Amino acid sequence: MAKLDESLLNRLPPFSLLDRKQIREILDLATSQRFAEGATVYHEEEEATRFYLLLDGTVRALHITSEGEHVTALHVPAGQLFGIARAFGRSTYPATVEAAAEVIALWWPMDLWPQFVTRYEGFATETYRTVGQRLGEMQTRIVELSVLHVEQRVANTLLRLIDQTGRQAEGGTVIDFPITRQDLSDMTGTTLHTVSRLLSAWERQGIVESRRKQIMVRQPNRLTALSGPRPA
Amino acid sequence: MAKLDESLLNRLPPFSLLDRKQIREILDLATSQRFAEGATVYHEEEEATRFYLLLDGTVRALHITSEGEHVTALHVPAGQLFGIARAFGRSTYPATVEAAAEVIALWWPMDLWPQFVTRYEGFATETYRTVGQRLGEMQTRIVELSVLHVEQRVANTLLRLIDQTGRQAEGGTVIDFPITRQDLSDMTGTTLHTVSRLLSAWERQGIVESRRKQIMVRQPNRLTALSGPRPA
DNA sequence: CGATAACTTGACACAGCTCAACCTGGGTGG
DNA sequence: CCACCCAGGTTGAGCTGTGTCAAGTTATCG
Repeated sequence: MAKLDESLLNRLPPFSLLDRKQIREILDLATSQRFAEGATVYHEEEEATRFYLLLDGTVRALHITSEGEHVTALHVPAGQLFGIARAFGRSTYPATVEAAAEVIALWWPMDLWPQFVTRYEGFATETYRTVGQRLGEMQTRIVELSVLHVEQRVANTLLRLIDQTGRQAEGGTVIDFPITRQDLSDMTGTTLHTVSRLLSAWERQGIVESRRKQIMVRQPNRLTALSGPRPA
Repeated sequence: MAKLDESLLNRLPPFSLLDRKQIREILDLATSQRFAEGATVYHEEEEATRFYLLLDGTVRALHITSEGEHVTALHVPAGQLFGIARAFGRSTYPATVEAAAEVIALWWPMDLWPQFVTRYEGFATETYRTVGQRLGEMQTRIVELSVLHVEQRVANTLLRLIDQTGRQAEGGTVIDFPITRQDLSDMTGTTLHTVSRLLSAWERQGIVESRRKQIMVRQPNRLTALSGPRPA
């Protein structure tokens, strides 16, 4: 395998306080791996044997019910750690993770976790901050699911997606990984039919523009207007 | 203030590895405080200046929307830490916490957090485990809100409440803090009317028995039957 | 013994689900 | 390279679970 370049890590929060030698050390312990769109990185409840750093692409954490329904918990953008079960005292992964688009990730054996936490300054702090962020996102999901209507939830979700992973394009902002109506409905607790109807209606009004597996938001402010009461 | 007894702490997971002297040390730094039913311990977004240990009673973490709607995130049973914003890198509390019933808690200034984590063996590990548990509960909430019907969510919630804080009583298990229809609806993302109708129907069938602010489950197995598909 | 918070129940409306039938673009294999 | 296949998408029709509105009853507390 080609030697990994140090510039991959030194800008990322969990490693930003480290010197070249330490970064080198960490990279030499890492394995890099590519995942195709839709590929599963690991399954919920599986023994957590590795922790990952997402170098490129977007990854999706989801739960699959006994009925086979998919519930998407959150999306992880490039640059963040995931699969960090140890950070909250679990020995198994709390969710299934799959690649939303083609993905490049680094991973380390989980046995190294304790030494990363103790040896590398700032690593622990940053990972706990990440945990805090995810917790916050989940709380937002719960509140939204509890009090908002489907239309408002889908509007909010689209706004969040273009905010987190939006790419500027002619005429608007595009979600920069392939996303189906089904995916959106898994994120909002509704059906692909309802999402399809909403997107059709919004397209007629010029708010969004969508092709197969792609959504562009043209008028984010009008989505905001549909997204319901401002969060507290 | 009366000196606190060491037996308060030495059975609780975050402190179970400590010796008498350390426990004494910790207790001498603590302040004990009583909260009446319904009293607010702290508010969401408030500067996190203290962390708490719940000695007796049950506490509820909730979010209040701009519309004034209450969404209950989780219940914390006696013996657990709460308000541990620092454990996930936040400087403000992530939710509002109020006493579900009369509550006794200890608290410490948040400035002591770093020294608790470094100085006391097992404390860090246990708090991260707590964070992991809460994360798990929140995931369950999200999945339930996404795929289950109201009746199933209420059934699941009741089962969870009697499991976590149930007290055995003649003829069934009672939720051992005062709980209104409104409270239950805040936990399940529905209205007090629907909860009332469900409880009435269940009472007619002999599954539950409820007075004002009190619910007893007589036939948990029948609730389980109503609670929808088994979690994955 | 009011007053008020908690609870109940009916009537009705409608958001969003289900069922069904049908398009369509793009990838692939012959 | 083109025809076919099918995942992904659309749209209609109808139904129903739950919310909303409304009106009332019953515990509990000061």
